[in-house]
Amino acid sequence: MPPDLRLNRFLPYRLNILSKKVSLALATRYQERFGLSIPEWRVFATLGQEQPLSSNDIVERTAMDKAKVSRAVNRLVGAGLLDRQPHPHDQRLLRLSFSRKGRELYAQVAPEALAWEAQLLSVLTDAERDQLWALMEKLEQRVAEEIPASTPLSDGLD
Amino acid sequence: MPPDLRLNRFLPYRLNILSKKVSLALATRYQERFGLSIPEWRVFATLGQEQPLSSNDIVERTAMDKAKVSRAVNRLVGAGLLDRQPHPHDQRLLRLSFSRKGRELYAQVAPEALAWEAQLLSVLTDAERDQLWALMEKLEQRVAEEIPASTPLSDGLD
DNA sequence: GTTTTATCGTTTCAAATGAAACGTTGTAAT
DNA sequence: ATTACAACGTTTCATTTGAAACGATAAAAC
Repeated sequence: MPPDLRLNRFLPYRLNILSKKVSLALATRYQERFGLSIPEWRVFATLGQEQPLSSNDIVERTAMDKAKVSRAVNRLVGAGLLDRQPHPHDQRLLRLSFSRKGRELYAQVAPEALAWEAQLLSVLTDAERDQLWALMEKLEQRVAEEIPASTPLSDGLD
Repeated sequence: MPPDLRLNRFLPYRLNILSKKVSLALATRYQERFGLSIPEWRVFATLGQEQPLSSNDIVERTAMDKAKVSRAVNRLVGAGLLDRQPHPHDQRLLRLSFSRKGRELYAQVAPEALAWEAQLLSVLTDAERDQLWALMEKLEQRVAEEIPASTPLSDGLD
């Protein structure tokens, strides 16, 4: 009597595949066009939301581990896209922000990312989009209860 | 004029985080309780669906690359959970199937995985679950159009 | 004020990853 | 038949990974 575990109706499995496909499709874009790796893009996009941010702020917002953030930040600084300054009141913290060049790149990248997403979401009606957000919200909240807070989430493509 | 890219309403980003959380929560379970790594679990669960399967069948069904499948299969065979036999008509193919021990483990693991999923999905009504599947289906189909078929999808937790 | 204790970011190092090369076997072309 | 070509699974190797150790700074305890 085989237990009825059908993988293509098993949420973790399907969610993983969908997430990977979406990530890969998008990543291909900004890798080829802007030379940004996945971790770099994530750090970059996060800074697009709010500035300045410390490395640790980015760790919290992106669910990446701090070693990865550190490396991505270094590459971005090296590429002249970010400014890294010491925090005035706490020498342990970094104040990360876009450089002029970074700001310019962001102005290019962000609209493209949005356009790409819009294209993807175009298969859904407005109502369906709202549903999707609501459903994901519920699931995320539920699953968060099982994870000891502040567990670093390992990688995957984005 | 900053482009309006809000990360927490950006589908690739949220999908990735949700997927990682779900994967991590589940992975923690079967790692601790059954000693299965993520790739191992995936191969194992895939064989739970259908047997026998070649390594390549598993590659197709799981979207893992073949090196990873090869390694996971080796560990599972080494652990005595799988039988690996040469295909009678095509010496290139492997016929992978559960060993007695593997079958017994599966009988333990599968119900737990299902129970865990049920617990996760308990925050949704039946109607919402149907919606979720439908929405994911649409998105996956849409995004698949952008990916050159047979591109191997990189990893993430499951 | 001195001594823990905690936090931030980097670095180290062993393990995992995946693209490409490989050996082997099967298939198609001639 | 022989020769090209393709498919399967393993192995190699350079890169990426993340857990843990680390140095430096700040906060808390005493």
